[in-house]
Amino acid sequence: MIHTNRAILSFIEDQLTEAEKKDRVFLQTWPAGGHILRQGQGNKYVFVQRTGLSKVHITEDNGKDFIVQFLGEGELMGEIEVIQKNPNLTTITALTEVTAWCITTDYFAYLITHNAELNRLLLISLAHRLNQTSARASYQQVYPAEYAMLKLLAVLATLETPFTKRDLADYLGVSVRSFNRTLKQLRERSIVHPDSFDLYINRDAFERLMREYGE
Amino acid sequence: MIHTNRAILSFIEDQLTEAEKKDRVFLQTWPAGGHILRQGQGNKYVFVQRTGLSKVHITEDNGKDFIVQFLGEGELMGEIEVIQKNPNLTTITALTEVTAWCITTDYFAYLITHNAELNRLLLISLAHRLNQTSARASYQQVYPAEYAMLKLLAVLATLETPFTKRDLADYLGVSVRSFNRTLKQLRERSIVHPDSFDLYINRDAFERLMREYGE
DNA sequence: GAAAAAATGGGACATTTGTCCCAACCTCAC
DNA sequence: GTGAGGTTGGGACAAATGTCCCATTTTTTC
Repeated sequence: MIHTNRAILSFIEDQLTEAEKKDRVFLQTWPAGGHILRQGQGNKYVFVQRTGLSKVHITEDNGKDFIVQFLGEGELMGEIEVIQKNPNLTTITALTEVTAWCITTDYFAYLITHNAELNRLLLISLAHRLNQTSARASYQQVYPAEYAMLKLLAVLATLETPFTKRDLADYLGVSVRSFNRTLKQLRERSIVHPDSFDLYINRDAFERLMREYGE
Repeated sequence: MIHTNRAILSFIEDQLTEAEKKDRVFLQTWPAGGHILRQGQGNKYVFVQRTGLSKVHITEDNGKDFIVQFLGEGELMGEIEVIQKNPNLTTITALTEVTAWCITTDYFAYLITHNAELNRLLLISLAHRLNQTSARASYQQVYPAEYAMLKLLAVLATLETPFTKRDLADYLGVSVRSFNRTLKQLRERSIVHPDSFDLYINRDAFERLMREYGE
């Protein structure tokens, strides 16, 4: 649910010499709520997130947001646009303070054509995200929201990252009202621990329910 | 809505010599309904569709299908799995008779690391599909089915390709019943021409309606 | 060309989800 | 501290969508 890519981060931090970085690769910090990338604009840099949590989202004309994914340590941002030479399809917003490496688009374009290792890492990252995106689009369309929500809660239960319900609902593509309603029903069926926002899951009941969807 | 990639097809057909192709690149044909790739299995070849129409779909545990995309001339199939070294996430089924180039996975892996042109075409294709997939997931979640359906009908109206309603509904992630119901309402509002399955669109009414969604 | 299988069209009803609304908390800036 | 704005929780109702079903029509198969 939160995409990370330790290999790419490590490439930037360990494989590039100071001379190579010069003024083409540098660190920048955004406060929570800051925009790293804006939908519709072109950008001068490709980013590799070093610390913090951000969201990749699309704001539709009717004002509603869809969250494509959450990004953690190491994930690339803005590389699609460089490859396609298109303006950004998405906005990336910092949810906590975010620190990221900024790589000028020119240098990034140079690197992916001249450095086999980064080229390989990029292909793997794109393939992985394409799979994730397709798989998620599929089950969010095919199953009721409850199912997607359970999958999400199962992941959240292992994290302490504080997401707002607004963001979780946007990720699932449902309204906050629906999110709350489903959560309430899961509490009443003792699948989620009743303590308000602590999303502890009753593993047995959870497994049973997930099996129900698969037949 | 139907992905094509003339550049990749042209690369395979024009850039590779007969000596290079040998027994590593050859043509194969599937009848309508045949499976080019099966979800969960590994595959020995990467395919480049030459003629015909196919669908990339995911069958969920509950038996429902979600169509990730339709493929036309030139699009790559099975390359994600080679890059990721994973079994197929999707099934690819021929909708009409399909002819495709088959490239052994070993040779394909060799090509993308040793041929800069194919590597570039692959990056562009992946980036493009990632954008398409994200954009579609977004508006299918954020807008009512009617909106996605209108976008789809607008494309269909320019084609003569005969899709079944089952496939169109699977693509939109709704039941056939819902698809029919929405279609009926659009007919009643004179946005779609009343003649049954001929999806002629009243362009003026269509544009007006699409604008309504954007505010 | 007849039988079987698949696709179409839609009624009736149940379920899911959204919209609108209000109330109770937080929290952050001044 | 206090007031504005955001977050949470949920009631009431409307709208969208799914399920089940049956009657036709079309396509496929032998």
